[in-house]
Amino acid sequence: MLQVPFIRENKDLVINRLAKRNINASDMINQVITLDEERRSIQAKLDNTLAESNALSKEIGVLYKTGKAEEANLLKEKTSYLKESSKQLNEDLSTKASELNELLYKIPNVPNELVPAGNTDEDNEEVFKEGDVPVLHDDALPHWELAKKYDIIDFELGNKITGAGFPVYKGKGARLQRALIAYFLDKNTAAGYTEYQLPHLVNEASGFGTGQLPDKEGQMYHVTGDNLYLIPTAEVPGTNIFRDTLLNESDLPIGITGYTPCFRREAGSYGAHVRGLNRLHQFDKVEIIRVEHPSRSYEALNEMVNHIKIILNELKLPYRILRLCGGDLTFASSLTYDFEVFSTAQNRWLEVSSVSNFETFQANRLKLRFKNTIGKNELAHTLNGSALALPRVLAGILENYQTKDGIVVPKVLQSYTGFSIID
RNA sequence: GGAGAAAUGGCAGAGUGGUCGAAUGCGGCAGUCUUGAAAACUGUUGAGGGUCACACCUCCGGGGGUUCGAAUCCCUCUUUCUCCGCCA
Repeated sequence: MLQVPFIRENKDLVINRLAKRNINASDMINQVITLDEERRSIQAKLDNTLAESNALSKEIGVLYKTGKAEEANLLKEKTSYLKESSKQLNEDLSTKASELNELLYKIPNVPNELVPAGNTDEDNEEVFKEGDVPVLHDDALPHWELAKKYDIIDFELGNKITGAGFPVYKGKGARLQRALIAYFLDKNTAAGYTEYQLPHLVNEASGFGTGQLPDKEGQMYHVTGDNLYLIPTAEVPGTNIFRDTLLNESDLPIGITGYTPCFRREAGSYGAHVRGLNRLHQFDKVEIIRVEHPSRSYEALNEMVNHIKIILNELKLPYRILRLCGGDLTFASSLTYDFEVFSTAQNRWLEVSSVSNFETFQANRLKLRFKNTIGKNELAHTLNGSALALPRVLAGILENYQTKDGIVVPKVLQSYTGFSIID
């Protein structure tokens, strides 16, 4: 969520930038400022009332000690009125505070100046493109056909065991999947990220900390018996490591990486664009997360982008990088780059990574701060990105590396798979 | 799952109704001494809000209650430890 003092001091900028998301925020922003003023004035009244009653209580204590019980009883009567009014003020305060918060939860992050205005993915800006699209033989197949032909992913079996969107990887398919995970983790740790194994279920407070709750509750699987949620991404447990944390400036930057399965309910649409591995209820992902000093978070974002470039270059997959427009930007992000791999047999681009700078938007909710050099607590910047999401990388490999003799395993993965062709 | 104990500042650990935001020790910081360091000694040292700065308010695991007044009493939740049971 946005910081109220920032809104107060940069009202026009906030409204203008939010317009890039096609949001007319001026009413909301004005209301935030009004509610905050009201909240602070109630707070001041409450403080005064409490100060008065604290002073009286102290006096009563002294009177009792010196044996002046009658005078004490006289003062006690006075306090009942103070009690009444502080109770009332307290209620007013929490009403006002929750009104303000509810409004703040509805306001998305302020887009960075680089973010192009726009509504749909048509308006995303292609900023980079690399790799040659392979020329495939005439009988080239989409990955779901390849999966069946080589018996490496069984979608029907997943239907039987669980339901649609829970594929079963087997044999060389399973091994290739494991190879990718190991390869990604190795690349990430070599780049300085610390490897974590994180819980796959999180509590309400964590869901709230990264913003999945309260609004996007329906996107997560909810284990009602224990009131826990299956993670939709490692971002949730990974970023919540830092919930309610006060760091030293010297602790920054922090970089972590982790592999987790990801669970998404994503109320189902069906059709060719979600076939096979394109969209699943359970999939694997290796995530990178960074906590940065505000002064260098955009430098960090570029480092993350370059890191993912290197991985895709090594895998020799054709890809492009998009700078997301305001309409496509996720709620919490200020600036996002999407990586898309070209899937030759489907003749379309598949999103394999999304790298974002959230600036202080997440940190504010998380209460993730650091003590700066002049001893003041300051919100840190958080960033995260996929490095990388497995299924669509796998789809890209299967489709782009298919030959008449089988699917060739990308060179960098061969030491991990132990085989060089799937046939 | 059953029985019991506990949760206090960076850490350890006192505090069972009234100047307690909290003794003491360790650690941290500053100083004295020293060529320098160590040791010793002296001082200082929680967080958030608020203010130009003070004042003032809040915080002793979370939430609620009793009381003029709660770290301290009551209820409830969570977590940790010990014992028993079960178990990869």
